[in-house]
Amino acid sequence: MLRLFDTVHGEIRPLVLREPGHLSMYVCGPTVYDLPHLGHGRFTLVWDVARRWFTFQGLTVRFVSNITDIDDNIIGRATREGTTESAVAGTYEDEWWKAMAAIGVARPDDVPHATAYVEGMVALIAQFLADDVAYVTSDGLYFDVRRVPDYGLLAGQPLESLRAGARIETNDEKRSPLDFALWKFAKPNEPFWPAPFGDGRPGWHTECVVMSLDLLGDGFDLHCGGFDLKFPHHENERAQAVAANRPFAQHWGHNGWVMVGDQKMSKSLGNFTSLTDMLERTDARAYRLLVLRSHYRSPIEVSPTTIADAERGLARLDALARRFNLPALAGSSFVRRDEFSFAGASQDLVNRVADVLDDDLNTPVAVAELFEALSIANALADGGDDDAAQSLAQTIAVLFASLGLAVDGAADVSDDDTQALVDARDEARGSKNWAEADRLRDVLVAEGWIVEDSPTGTLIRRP
RNA sequence: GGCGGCGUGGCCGAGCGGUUAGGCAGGGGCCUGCAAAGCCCCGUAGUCCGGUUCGACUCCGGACGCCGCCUCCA
Repeated sequence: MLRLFDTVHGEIRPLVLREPGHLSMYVCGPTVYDLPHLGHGRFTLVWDVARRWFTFQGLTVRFVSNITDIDDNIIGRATREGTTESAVAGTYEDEWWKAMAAIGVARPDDVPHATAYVEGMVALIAQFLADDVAYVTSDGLYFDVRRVPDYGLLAGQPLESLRAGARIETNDEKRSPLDFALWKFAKPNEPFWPAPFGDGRPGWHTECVVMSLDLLGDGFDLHCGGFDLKFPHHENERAQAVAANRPFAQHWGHNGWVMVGDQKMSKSLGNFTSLTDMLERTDARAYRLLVLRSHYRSPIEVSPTTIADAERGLARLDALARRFNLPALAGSSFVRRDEFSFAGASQDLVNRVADVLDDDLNTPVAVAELFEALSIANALADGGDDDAAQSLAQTIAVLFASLGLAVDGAADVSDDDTQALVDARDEARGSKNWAEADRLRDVLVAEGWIVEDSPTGTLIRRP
């Protein structure tokens, strides 16, 4: 039984599926107007891990995540750069998928684009207008939040107290400060779509409700995103579904953010590191391991120190993979529990890991279990119990793969000259010519290799 | 102002009312021709003040500090 924290109820609850064995989940995706930053990396990793784990446990998961390809920021960038909105969106969507591939985040089953759903949004807004849930102002159409009696459910507070805290309102045409734009009328030279109530473009909150319901249907299972989307974005999606009389997400999941020092990383604070930059100097798997080592609802500290820490841990996993010749299992495809058979200590490990992951995706405890098992596997091999060690090591690789982390025991390729040095060193060692063997090792080290002795001779790899 | 979260050892980061989290870094040892990798052992905790309890890092209350949402934001 899978359990997951649900924001509406504020507690961990069973994930009740609309259709047993099938999980429908929607994750709010990026607005493509700039390079993805570490915060995007975190939310995509968190929900990729969830998707993979649910799949491992036997569920058929339909994973939908959108691309917002029309928005004020995109228009702003296109104007500044003298190009078109679709060019900006195209450029940064490409960057997005490149970064996703690099961190091993699997492609969603469906990737709806906002611009492909405008017709559906127009229809919904027209219905709101007819029902007097929407109203027209000089710059667009707004949603009247007072028409939704339980507005504020996801925020955990009623409309009145939200309103009390609302900051200075610049638009006094709005009926309530919390009313949000459904549709923005096009200003000169802005892109627009035709609509009976005036040409323009959709507001951000409307696209996700239309796309999620269109692809996943009424009452889909799980809707996810960063904590900062809880309110107002997710609340506004939900409010529209309520107003449209459509059952919406049954379970809401929100992940914690990336901290820089003691501040949230965000675009508006300007304190972000782009994912693209980080990947240039880090093994992407280290970021996944870093994410796995804290709970998905907690903030994580991403700094050169914490990344280096994760890289060292990763090196131990790779050393295990080398020692036991483990296959790299994770990648674009998923692993499933029923593809493997486990016994003895391996079965116990799977059970322990499954217990904690099934309970609100407790990845830090799962990782702790796996590192403990890693020591045991090495100790078994040191003691000559090769079969037990191999089985346990294999299971560790499978379980990490179930979370999308590929252990990598592959030797780094070297050229013929390097191989000649390796061969010469083995020869020198064979004849106990230690001085020559050490000299050759120094040469290899000077060329940037890590040199290790093994029963089969000299092994070299890159740091 | 409203709502929510957090404060753990040098750093990161969990669980748990009493029994080892885990990782990284550090110290000692084993293995190794020497290293590396690996294994074993070790230390340093729970912001502060009260309360409940036989016993609290873990529950309750308070204080202090920090963060976030209420505005675009993953």
